Amino acid sequence: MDEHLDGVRVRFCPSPTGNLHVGGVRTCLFNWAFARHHAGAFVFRVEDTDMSRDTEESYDNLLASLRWLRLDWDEGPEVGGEFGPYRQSQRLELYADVAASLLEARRAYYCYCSQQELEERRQAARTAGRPSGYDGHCRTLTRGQVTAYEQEGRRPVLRFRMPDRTVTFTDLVRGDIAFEADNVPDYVLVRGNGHPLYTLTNPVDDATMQISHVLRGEDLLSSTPRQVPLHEALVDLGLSERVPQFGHLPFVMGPGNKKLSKRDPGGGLATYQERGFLPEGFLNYLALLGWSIGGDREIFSMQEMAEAFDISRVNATAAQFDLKKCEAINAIWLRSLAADDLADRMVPYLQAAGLFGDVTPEQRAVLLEAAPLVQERMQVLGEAVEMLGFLFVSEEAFRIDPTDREKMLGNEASRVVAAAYDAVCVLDAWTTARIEASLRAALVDGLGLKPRNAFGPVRVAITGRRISPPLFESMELLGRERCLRRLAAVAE
RNA sequence: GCCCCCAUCGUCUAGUGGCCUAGGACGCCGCCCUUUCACGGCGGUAGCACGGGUUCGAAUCCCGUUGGGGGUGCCA
Repeated sequence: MDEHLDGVRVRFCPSPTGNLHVGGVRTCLFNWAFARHHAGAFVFRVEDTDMSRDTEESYDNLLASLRWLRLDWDEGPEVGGEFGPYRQSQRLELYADVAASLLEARRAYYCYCSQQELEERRQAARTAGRPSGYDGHCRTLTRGQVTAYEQEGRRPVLRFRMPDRTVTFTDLVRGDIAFEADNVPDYVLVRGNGHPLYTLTNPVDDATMQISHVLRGEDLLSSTPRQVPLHEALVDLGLSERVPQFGHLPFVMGPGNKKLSKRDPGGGLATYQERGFLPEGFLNYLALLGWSIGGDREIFSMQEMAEAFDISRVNATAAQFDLKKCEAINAIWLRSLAADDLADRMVPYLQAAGLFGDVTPEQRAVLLEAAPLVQERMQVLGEAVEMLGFLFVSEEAFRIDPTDREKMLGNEASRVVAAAYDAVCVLDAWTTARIEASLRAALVDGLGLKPRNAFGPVRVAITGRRISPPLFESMELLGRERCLRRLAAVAE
């Protein structure tokens, strides 16, 4: 059921480590769609408290990625907002204050157990068939015990004191979920060195930023019974108004049904950008992983998605990323582009391949003509390089693909190309129609060749490849002089 | 070990007790179109994990089994 909700505030809160992974993009998309659907706020927060792994480069990359995807945020880096700052590294004082309040209110306590002691007791619990979480050893320490530990030089961690009751919550995609107290141990909020952990910073920010709905990956499902009581404690302390609702989105799996990690090939967003996926197409595909717009429809814009998005219709089942289908969806979007738009979008890929630098008016004119010829032959923009390279490469650098030369340009073929040369060199108008007419007359009618045998060698001579845009149009675009030169190079 | 989540064609999904001899898409296979490759058109392949219930009736509800995934950190 799609309810109407007021005051929706959701967030996307990645940590800046390496390039954004596709699961993260999907999470971001669903949060964005949920916010837009309910006319709420989409908050972008950066969780950069892991100083050993976070980099400024990753941070810049993160912002660039969301901009490229056109998933716009209402609050966050570069746009501000009344609950900022939106980088956790700039909120350390807040976490220290909250930690102190929790300690004072006895909702958290110092734990002096060493890592080795913890490990030993964990193992013991395991072999005894009991849950292996923290055993509450330091929950009730006497003054003397504390003093003794301090004198040993132990630096305590701060642990949250879990209530002794079953924690329940209603997951927006999975329904009612319950965890018994024994299975949800007291957990660490602040390290021995004083650094706050995700376990503290994430709920504190959600609370202080007044987040209403937390939509995140299902890997966080088992940490939710820890966070709900913390949120309740924050409410009790007057630091928060309410406990947010939670919804856990299914994983995006890689090939072989293994969780897609950002280090897997195809796990990061960057490779899709580099290959030339359109943001529209990529997001459209991702939207299909765990959600459907209804009916038999698969192609829709992000605006349409936002209008239709209903969190209760999100699947609980993990979905496998299928590159083939992602490409197919992207191809549909590619074909829907206007010619000038497509031409503009191909430019960076042609530039990256070194085919040209700044686009000259002549190059742009050619590109504009060429765009419709390749539009239905590409799945990703990167393919423009192979498809159109022959138009922009210099005659000095022009090469025929060795395999294609061998297959298509034997002795017989040289004579065919020679005949083609003779046929077109006398043309007074260099147009697609005239080129086609003269070649058909000379090769098909004249030499009695089947069209595929007639035009194949010519195609390879002109474009350098067996696979190319339509031949006659390509020849018109290439121009008489360059065509003749390439035909002559192959002809006997 | 303990806890949690999940289960419809190879893959993504539609399906919320009768409209299901289970629909669509991608992939794959055939045919048509055709100057290559594509696009497009037509047709085909293939699935409710298993076992018990509940019900007049179950892909749909309940329980169990099996299988998959995740968590169990002074990572996030």
